Amino acid sequence: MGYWLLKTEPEVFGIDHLAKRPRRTAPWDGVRNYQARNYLRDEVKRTDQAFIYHSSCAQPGVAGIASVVRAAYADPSQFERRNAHFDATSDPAAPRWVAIDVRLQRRLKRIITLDELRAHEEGKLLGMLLLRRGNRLSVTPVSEVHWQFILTLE
DNA sequence: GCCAACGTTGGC
DNA sequence: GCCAACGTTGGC
Repeated sequence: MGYWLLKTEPEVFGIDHLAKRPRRTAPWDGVRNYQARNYLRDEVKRTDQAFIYHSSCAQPGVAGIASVVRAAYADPSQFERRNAHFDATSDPAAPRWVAIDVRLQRRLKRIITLDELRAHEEGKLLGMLLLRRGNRLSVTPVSEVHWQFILTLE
């Protein structure tokens, strides 16, 4: 079982949006960074678990848990001319970007804030990629130990 | 809105 | 292949 952290801006597409989708399921698309794409394409498996993390907002932190219900497939938005994530240089015969589908399992009882995570940066969460200085990746792996510890903070 | 950090682009 | 310029991310 793999564990992941998926960043999203709640004003664009956050946990509230996911909760309102049919079957609480939606594509996780629009990823346009190669390293994040490689995780999605090569390592994220169906049934893996993911923290939904809110960024660029008043209270950055982990908001909920989703499960991966579909592994990587070509992200349709790269070919949609009017889409913000349109990529004119991506070849339909060899699509550059991938999406996965995720289903909301549950919200956390409360947001576990970035501040709280940072409080354990030198301890239980040592080495967590999200906390690494300058990290901007929107898809990062989470170790099982870190995953379990974060849930004890809830 | 600021700005540090990092990724991407493109001239050479 | 180098690296300066530029764009994006994201906390604050």
